[in-house]
Amino acid sequence: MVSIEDLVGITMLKSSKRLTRLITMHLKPYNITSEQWIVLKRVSEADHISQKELSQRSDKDQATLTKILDLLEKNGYVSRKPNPDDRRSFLICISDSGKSLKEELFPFIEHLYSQIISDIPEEQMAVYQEVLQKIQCNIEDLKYK
Amino acid sequence: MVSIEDLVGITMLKSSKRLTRLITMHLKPYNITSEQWIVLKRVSEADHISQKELSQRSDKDQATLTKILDLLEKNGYVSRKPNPDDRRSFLICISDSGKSLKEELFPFIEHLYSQIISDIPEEQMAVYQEVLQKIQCNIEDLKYK
DNA sequence: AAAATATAATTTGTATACAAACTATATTTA
DNA sequence: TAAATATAGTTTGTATACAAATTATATTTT
Repeated sequence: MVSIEDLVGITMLKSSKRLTRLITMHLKPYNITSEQWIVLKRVSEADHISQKELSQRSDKDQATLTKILDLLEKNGYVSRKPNPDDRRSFLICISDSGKSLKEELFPFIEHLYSQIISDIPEEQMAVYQEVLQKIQCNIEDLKYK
Repeated sequence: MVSIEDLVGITMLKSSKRLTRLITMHLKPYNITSEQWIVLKRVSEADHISQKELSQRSDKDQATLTKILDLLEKNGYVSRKPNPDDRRSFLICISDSGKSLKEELFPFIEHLYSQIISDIPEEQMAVYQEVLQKIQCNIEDLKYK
């Protein structure tokens, strides 16, 4: 008797773990982790973005984002600038080397992903995404019970 | 222009994060995390199991499993017994309180999961699972390139 | 205007994941 | 049989996620 948890949940958790590990592995030569990459990408999409906004767009909580930005800043890919409109806030800016890295990695990651989904029919991908959205909605509803 | 990464990867990562968070939140009254629960469940399915086997069945690396078992053992749910056939190895055993907790939580978690997938047609769930399997296979193939 | 409340970012603490290193032990090779 | 190699589990170190607490600042309420 296989539980719903095993059928639905564990499969997803396993896949996302493997995905993260694979991306991180391929990013290793660039000395950046998959999570840092996501953040860098989001900064490149919206330069001079507040950390609050960035944490939403990258789906990371403020505490975690602070640590990731620390590392990206240490490596010279981003910088924090005081927000002139709000002294509690910083604006995160991408550096030239950050831009270069993003330009280099974007096609690389996209190609990797195209391989990850190769041989999967588009209709199936559409269903998969629809199911994930429904799961997320249901999770959202269950959060307040 | 939405990237494949955003369409395929980020959606999955988001969902699995929310899933883990939801399960952990609902398990909080029981003073056990979602990851510890998975391990407890696996021990209950195969009492006297080696850590090596357990790490495979729970999809956790040895180092992480050691820490989780430390916590479960501290809370009295499992115990380590030397393996008579191999002095490098322990057999993980479930305690009576571990069994009780598993019996209590199993239906609770199943019910939660049934809510998480409520309103999703079975055919869609089947496609979703098929896609996840394909993704995992593709990831496996890409691991060695 | 002052007080109360909310908020941005950071810090602290716990848990988890992963990689590398380690030690005792088992297995394989020569 | 001895040496070489592999392995079970643990430890150490880095990164990430999350919750709670904190401080300076902004916003809302009185």
